[in-house]
Amino acid sequence: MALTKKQKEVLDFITEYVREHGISPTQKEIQNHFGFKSLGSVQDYIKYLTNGGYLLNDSHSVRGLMPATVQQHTEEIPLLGEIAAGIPIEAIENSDFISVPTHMLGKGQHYALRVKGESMIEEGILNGDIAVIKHQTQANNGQIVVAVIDNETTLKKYFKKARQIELHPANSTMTPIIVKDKECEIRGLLVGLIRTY
Amino acid sequence: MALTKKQKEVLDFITEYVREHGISPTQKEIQNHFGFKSLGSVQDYIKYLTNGGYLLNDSHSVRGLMPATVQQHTEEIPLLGEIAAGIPIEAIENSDFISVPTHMLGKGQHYALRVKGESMIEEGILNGDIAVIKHQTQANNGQIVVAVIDNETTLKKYFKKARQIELHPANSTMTPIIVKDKECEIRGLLVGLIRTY
DNA sequence: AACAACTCCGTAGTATTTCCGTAGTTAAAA
DNA sequence: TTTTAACTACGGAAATACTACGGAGTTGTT
Repeated sequence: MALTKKQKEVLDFITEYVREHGISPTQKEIQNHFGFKSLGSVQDYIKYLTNGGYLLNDSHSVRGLMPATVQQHTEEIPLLGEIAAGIPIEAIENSDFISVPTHMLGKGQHYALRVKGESMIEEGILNGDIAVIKHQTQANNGQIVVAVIDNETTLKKYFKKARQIELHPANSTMTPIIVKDKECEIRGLLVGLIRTY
Repeated sequence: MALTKKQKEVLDFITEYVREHGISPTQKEIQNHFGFKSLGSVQDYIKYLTNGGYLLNDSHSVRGLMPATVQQHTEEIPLLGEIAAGIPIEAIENSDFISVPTHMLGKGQHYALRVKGESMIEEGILNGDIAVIKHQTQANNGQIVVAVIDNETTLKKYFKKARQIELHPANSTMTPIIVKDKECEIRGLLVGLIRTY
């Protein structure tokens, strides 16, 4: 069942109101916003939207409207531990969760790691920052990845060359790590960063 | 079950009180805060909120109220525009919203700005990053602030000296801005950073 | 043209919310 | 134990908010 333009406007108004105020508008507020002379008009829209499943109406309760599609703007992902700490990711059991804005997340599995050390400082990634990682085992040149080498987890820029893989730190005092294909396992791709002061 | 405006105000008051003091307010404190002439009014609210599952009431115990914290892990704050773009913040009307993890936010009003330029690159703040700002007009030395100078909004490190205010960029190719007290207006303090790759 | 769906109005009726006051119970303090 | 502070339990009254329902104009479809 499709919505008409006006019906969508009403639904949007309610949704927006709820998002801003945390509670639904009264029918009278809807009436005033759209300039209706009668509450009946509002009732009709509520009836349509409710029947169509776009709106939930807790009958007889004041401010009892609720948009059925509560848009999720954030998502909880596991904070698996610290990176560049020499601990394989899987080893960490006590997983906290952290909420991140969904616009950071695409498809697939995501997790977070707290950055340890200064190795990516020239990319604006500081000690203590939280890195949001998308789980994947492949990467393109130049991307920042989570990689495991010799049982150590590390965050570096990835470059695949003809005979070797290079993991570049973004810190001029440090040198790239160069390994054979087999010795480097990619665990994920950096997709976001969260810092708190 | 939905909350009315007043019910939400009462719940918010209790929640805020608990967050500040660590213990719940007495019913009398609630009564005074809202100016009720009768404790019965407070009781009614407690009854509604408890029935709706918004509040836990350890019956017959003093200060026994507890918000059934539907823990908000994120909050929506307005994304007011770009910083260091020469546009006074207030001028921007079309305010988007962005959700940020609540652990970034303390008390007070917050908003977000998209960082433009490289002036804070050595602090790990890159072009395009979203800066989460707490609104305030004072700052301590060394803090990163949003300041307005000559109608330009900018993000810099703040240092107050005896006769002048210095705003330091974190970029060795740029020089500090030095102005008299009156010419610099602080608009907020950097409390968080969000980056998407 | 006939029909259905949508939009809007107005009135009357019902339910809920809000607030008050008084009396009683429980828990902590003196 | 006595006292005091804090919480609980009604009942009632006014204000506010919601529901029901009938009707009328408009638009689009068959």
